[in-house]
Amino acid sequence: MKIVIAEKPSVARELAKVFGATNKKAGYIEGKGYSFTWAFGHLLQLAPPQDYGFYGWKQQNLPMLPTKFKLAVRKIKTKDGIVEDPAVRKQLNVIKSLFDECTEIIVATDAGREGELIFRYIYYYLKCKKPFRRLWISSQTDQAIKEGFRNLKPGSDYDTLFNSAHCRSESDWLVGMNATQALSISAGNRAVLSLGRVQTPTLAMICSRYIETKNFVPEIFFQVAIQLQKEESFFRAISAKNYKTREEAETIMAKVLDAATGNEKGGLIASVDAKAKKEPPPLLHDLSSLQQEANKKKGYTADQTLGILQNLYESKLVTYPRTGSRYIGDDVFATVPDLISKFTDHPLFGKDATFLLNNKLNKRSVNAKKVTDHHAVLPTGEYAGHLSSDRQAVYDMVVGRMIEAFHQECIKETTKIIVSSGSDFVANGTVIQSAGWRSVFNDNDEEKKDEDNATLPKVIKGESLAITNKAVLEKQTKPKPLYTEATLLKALETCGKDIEDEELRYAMKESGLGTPATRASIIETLIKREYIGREKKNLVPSKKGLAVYDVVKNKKIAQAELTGQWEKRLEEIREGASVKDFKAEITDYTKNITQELLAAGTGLYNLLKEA
DNA sequence: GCAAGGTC
Repeated sequence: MKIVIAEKPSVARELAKVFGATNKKAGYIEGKGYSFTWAFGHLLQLAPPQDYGFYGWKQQNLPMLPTKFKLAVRKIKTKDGIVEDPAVRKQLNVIKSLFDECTEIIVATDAGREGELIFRYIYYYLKCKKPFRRLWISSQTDQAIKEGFRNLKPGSDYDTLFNSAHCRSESDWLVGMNATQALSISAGNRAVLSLGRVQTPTLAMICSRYIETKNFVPEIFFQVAIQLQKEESFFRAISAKNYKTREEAETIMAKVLDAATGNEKGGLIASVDAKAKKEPPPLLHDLSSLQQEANKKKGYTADQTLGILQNLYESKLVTYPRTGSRYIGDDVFATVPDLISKFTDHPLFGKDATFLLNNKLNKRSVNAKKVTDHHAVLPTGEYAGHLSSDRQAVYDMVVGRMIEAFHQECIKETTKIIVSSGSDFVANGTVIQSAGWRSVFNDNDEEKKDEDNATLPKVIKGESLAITNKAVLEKQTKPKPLYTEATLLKALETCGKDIEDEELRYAMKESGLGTPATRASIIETLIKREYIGREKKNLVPSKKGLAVYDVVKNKKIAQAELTGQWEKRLEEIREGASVKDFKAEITDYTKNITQELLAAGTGLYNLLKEA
């Protein structure tokens, strides 16, 4: 008998289905000479400090550097404190007895670093010695699964991948546990002041933006606006320059040739520049883009959206939610027309779904190379029935985005008119000529509305128009807005782009800070620690958060670059580089940061005492 | 009491 172990039940079920295994047992499915079982993500975690004899939070324990890390069954919080998760223990027992019976293990955890770690931690914890081979697929279509099983890889091919995953895991423990205790102890052990490779740079981003915004001194500037008339329609043009003083602007306004100055038609059209602009449809959603949209449109937190989406996934209405890819492969694309056909009667999207069935689908979101562990979020096409309003809203975002993504380009005409009347004035206009994908939700770019005349009348270069009104506008420069969950998620994904070193930027390009599965919980952690709070949609640091930021802001642990450096080294390890060197560096760094923080928390001591 | 990672 062979055992196939997947990362989660849904994948094990899919694999069993393809094999025709149907005998459902407790914790696995049996049939055709195979048993298909599963984990629930990480079943095992690195044991906490007390398991190595580091009791209490004491300076003399620091730095805590276990010579050999231990694994412990995942814990949950109950009213009786933190206990082993009984469901996890039960599943481990199932896996153990299957491992004992089998002749071979087929590893079908997700095709990535953490998937490898999930399996290896189980394998080593159970002290299993059975041979294993690796299934490496990135979509769960029948075709991909069959192909994957024909091409099982030797388990040892992924030893270096495990090494890199193992280093990631232990390094996060070493830096996080030690830094957290060091800062908490030096601040008087009054509260948990957690620090970590991901949460601390995230806190730093929120704090530095907050401080920047608070210290922002707006600059006042002036513009001159004129209103022009072309036959029955009016439009507005704004001075091409901004002016520092009202006097300057008034001087410019005085030169405008309007009716009051005796000019019937004093606005000369100096140029008309019309361009067709093609806007491709947006990509399909990954978790992060969906969380951003749900935060913008409905005000849901990242955590709420993840919960709702998980719920839809468990109801088999959407595909796997914790994906970081916005693409699908050709195998999934082949199922899209059928999927779209399920929505031709949909009250919101039916018209566009029907349109798509009769037209060539846009393939912008189809790229097998950009599908990583999972593909983009799609509806499954199962009948949805009645959903609660929040589930309906998120489901509609998934369905609507699918319709958009395969739709045609939106074609706009943008027009820039320069009017000369004493000085130069500019009018911008945008007209949608063919809505394409924009017909799905029918909402337009929010950003530009302010400055743009939606439509401009047809004018020709050289003609003169009457100026019917003029005014000086007082404006001020605005600070960057505080982070909302939507903009923070975006920043976590792309913080690599702010990094100057090219190699580090490359190392972070694929990952950013945190992962799709963890970003919501990072925000929740910062809130739980009372480092930040929510004010309307904004994320605002507390006094405590700002004080912690002040202590760590110039240290490596507060920089996103730290993740970039690690990712670069972890990738080298995956390619075969020494694990020992990296571990030595991490140990050194742990010692340094621990010493620094033990000496740094005195200011925090007073702040926490007051509170 | 603590990290970051995965998932119900």
